Amino acid sequence: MATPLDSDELLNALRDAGARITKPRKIIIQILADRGDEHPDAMDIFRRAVRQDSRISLPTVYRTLKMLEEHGAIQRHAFVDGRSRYEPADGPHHDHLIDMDTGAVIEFQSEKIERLQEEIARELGYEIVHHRLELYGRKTKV
Amino acid sequence: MATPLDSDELLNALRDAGARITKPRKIIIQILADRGDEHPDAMDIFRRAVRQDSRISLPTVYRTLKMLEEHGAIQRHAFVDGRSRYEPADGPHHDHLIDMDTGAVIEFQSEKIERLQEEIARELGYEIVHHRLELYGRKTKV
DNA sequence: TATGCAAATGCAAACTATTTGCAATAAGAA
DNA sequence: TTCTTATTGCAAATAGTTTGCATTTGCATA
Repeated sequence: MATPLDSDELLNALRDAGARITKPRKIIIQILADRGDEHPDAMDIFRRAVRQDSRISLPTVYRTLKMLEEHGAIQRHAFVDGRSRYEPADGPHHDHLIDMDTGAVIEFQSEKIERLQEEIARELGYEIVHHRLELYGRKTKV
Repeated sequence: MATPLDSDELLNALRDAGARITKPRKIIIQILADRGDEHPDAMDIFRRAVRQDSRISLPTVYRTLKMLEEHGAIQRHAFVDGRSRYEPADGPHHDHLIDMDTGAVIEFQSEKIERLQEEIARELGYEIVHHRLELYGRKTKV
């Protein structure tokens, strides 16, 4: 499971970058930390942020997300729908198994797969920065 | 690597869909079939198509790609750069390594990883229907 | 605690990738 | 060859994201 992330880690990422801790940034970070297992996109985050402070603007959301991403504090995913979705980058890496019938998302980890991936990348002359593995499957009949 | 695909398969996908085989479509399909190991985006395809017939328009490229995708003849990938990239959908399964600096996409295959994935799914009580593995990395310094 | 200045904000407008409306054109069945 | 309708090219629309700029605000310093 994704480890519960307290917003302090994200705030520290900003501080380490020499950035100011502003009110909009605090709100955005709180939203990222509070997310359940979802992968919100910029608009999701913006809508939630506006509920806490109606003055927050979408560009600020994007700017904050970009900053956090550049400092490795959150991760950006691209799905086929064209939007970018974000999730905190802390905790041990995990992958996803998606139940094609129910849509349930099961997180899992495999040290072996992680190692194999690094090996493959090394053979190709690369160093992995991050990866994404999604399995789509159905429950086996008993 | 993706098996060499003759354009007839793609043309048939259109015919099966009851679509007309027009000059622009022939050119676009030829480009898809001829691509090397690249994963061209719509603009790449458009630029090459224009070289063969300067009247071809970008919307036609998009419309043709969408049609081929809907009929499973090509596959659309979304990487973090925001653009969609396409490749013929035939051939053995392979995964992708994305060069974070250049955006280059390298295909690879690993029987071991495929097996590990199935094993993991089985342990979780699932059967894999398909999967997606993307490695994001940087060239290792020499 | 008050002050000053650079960093961050909000707004509007720009940009990029992709899609759509519509009149003109062309595929292909008859 | 003719006719019908799918497809095209153009221009304009849309969606997601980024940027320029004047104003505001965090926070280091006094």
